[in-house]
Amino acid sequence: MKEKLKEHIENLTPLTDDEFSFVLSHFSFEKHKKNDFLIREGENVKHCYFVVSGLLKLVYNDKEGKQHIVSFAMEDWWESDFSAYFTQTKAKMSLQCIEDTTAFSISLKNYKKLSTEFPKMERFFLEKSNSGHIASQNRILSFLTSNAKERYEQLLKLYPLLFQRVPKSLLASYLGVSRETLSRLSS
Amino acid sequence: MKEKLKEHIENLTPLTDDEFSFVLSHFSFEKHKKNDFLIREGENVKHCYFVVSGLLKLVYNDKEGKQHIVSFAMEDWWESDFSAYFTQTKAKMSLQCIEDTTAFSISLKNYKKLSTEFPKMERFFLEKSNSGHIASQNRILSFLTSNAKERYEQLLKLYPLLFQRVPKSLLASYLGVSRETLSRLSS
DNA sequence: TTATAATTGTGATGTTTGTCACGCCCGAAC
DNA sequence: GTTCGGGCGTGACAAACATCACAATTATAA
Repeated sequence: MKEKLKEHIENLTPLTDDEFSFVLSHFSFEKHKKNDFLIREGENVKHCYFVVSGLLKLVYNDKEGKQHIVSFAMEDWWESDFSAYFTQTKAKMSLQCIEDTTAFSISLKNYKKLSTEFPKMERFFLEKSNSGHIASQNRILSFLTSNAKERYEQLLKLYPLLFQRVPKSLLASYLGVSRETLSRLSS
Repeated sequence: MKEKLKEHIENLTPLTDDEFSFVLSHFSFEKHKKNDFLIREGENVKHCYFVVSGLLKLVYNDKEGKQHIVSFAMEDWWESDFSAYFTQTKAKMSLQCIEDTTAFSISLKNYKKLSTEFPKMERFFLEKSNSGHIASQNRILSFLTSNAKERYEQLLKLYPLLFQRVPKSLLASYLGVSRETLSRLSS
């Protein structure tokens, strides 16, 4: 558990054991079952999560009741409804377990405290945020330049492991196509 | 010029005059004409830009020669090919002036130096990066949940000023539809 | 095991959007 | 002024994709 988080941070910046203890004291460790909600649409977003094991989906539900997957969160990923988290407003999206999941959570208060008191972590969060931004831009680019089949192949290439772990209807919902269309693309 | 940047930073964090002078010393001021390139695809990305006046487009050109607009950058916006900038690789996108443009530029070296030496600015960059990430996610959500007409209306609502400043073919390229389709939507 | 629900494939059909073609308007350059 | 090219609208047709319906298969739970 702890080791996962420590290793993850140390990919960007080394930490002494004391430093890591200080960092860790700002987090809680949580276990959740499949289908549990970490964030519910309409509620306050108290935490940002670092996924240790398992798999989450960040979902937006439209008026017609269709679900749209904004993001999957796998091991080593940081996820939240960032908009609601940072501005302390109600969640527009839900964060739900696709599998049993363990994660570290951090409140916004602790996120800010940690950033302020420990420059290494502010740098760390900055780098994470930048890579999140870049990843999102790549996804936008994928929508702009590619049709359903190409987007499917890009996803296959980027996250091959995902295909054994989630039903294809969820992949379709991530790609922005109907499950029927996705089914026909595979064949 | 300077005042614009100072005000912009002070929206998030107050600065003394000395502090701002220090910050400013990390930037260069640049003037560019319409159609000039700030970043060319295939070249190294030396700078990240803060737009003081004018308008830029961040463009990806696909193999068939079609241009796809990843982002418009207006007054008070930060823009670059962030992926290439942060990893110091060749640009996959171009950043080009739609109008005559003035901007402050900062090298990655100075970005890091400023972040490290001046915590206020690291916090500032973190907040900017977070909002960029959130904006990108909203754009993804728009692709997932909305058809061309709805995306058009969302854009109209979000950036009404844009419509008097850029040809509709560019808006189409931003929305991910052909200019003909966009034309038919407006009527 | 058995019952029940979830997942997937596939045909038929309609809608949305892209592509190609053409003409008009208007502003910039000469 | 005249010429030229960019911007814009629009018709005709083709391609991509959604939706509805149904069946078959696979997981899940009782």
